[in-house]
Amino acid sequence: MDCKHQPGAGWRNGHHCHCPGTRVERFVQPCLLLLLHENVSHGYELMDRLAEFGFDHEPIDVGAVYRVLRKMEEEGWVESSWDTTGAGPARRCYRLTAEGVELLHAWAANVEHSRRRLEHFLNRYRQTFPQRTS
Amino acid sequence: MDCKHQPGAGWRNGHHCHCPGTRVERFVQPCLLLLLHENVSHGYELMDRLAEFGFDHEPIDVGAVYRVLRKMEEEGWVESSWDTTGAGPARRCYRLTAEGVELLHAWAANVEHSRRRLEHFLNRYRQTFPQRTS
DNA sequence: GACAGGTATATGTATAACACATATATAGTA
DNA sequence: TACTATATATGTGTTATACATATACCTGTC
Repeated sequence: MDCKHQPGAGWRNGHHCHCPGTRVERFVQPCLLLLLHENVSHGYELMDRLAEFGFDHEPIDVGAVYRVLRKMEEEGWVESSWDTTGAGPARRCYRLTAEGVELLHAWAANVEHSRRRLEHFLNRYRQTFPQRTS
Repeated sequence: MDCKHQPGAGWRNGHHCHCPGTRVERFVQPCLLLLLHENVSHGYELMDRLAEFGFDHEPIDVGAVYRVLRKMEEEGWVESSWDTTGAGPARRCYRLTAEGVELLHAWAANVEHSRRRLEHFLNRYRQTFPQRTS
């Protein structure tokens, strides 16, 4: 690898960097659902809180977060209202719906399945390359 | 959830099913790299072997496997040659290059990172919903 | 009062990944 | 002959992603 990019850097956009992406794609969605279950919140704040889920070393796509939130509202998984209290621009505050909670549970089962799959890969990889086991 | 689909079933194609997909997208690529490190093989056989990585319950996209293999050859991570021995149609046999092995190592680090992220999500989810912990 | 910087939401766009369908060919077997 | 398994490949519409840009509000400061 002749590339010092953080994993996930834009290798698909003609940068000729072939580092594999780190994204468990659409993983931002279950994270948002879980965060919103914990607290009513708005996009800008959620972006900070997403860092706790391991999005800290790859810069978050701001646009994606807002789009995912709007999409989830379209689907009825969250609801929003404007919060004009406090300083600064108005915040679109999201809260989870009952359907959103159901989706969160479905996601959890799903993430568990994915986790097992990654673990299987890693076990097999380490068996093949024991010297690389950290 | 009013949907009995296996996770990963085509919810994006107008089926109006909102089950989250299971795909750790592009995960098929590191699996192919690892499989090819273990054995020289061809697409049709690799599809069977992918089942060992947890692609068994979601039907594999045949086209995707062949396309990923060709793409990887373009990039120089694998090389192929026709195998006309044995019965049946000719098989395009792939083997890993040195660069492919390097990519595999990069992927492994990456998958480990993803696994940690999923684990963090699950820990946090289980903390919130202890009664759902299996 | 102008202006910089932090907060906050939103859209534009090109490319890549994806799901699903379809096409083609070889060879064994019922 | 028809059917099935093996094997590779392409077509196509939709979604996801990365990165850029636009807009607006508010506070502090020069």
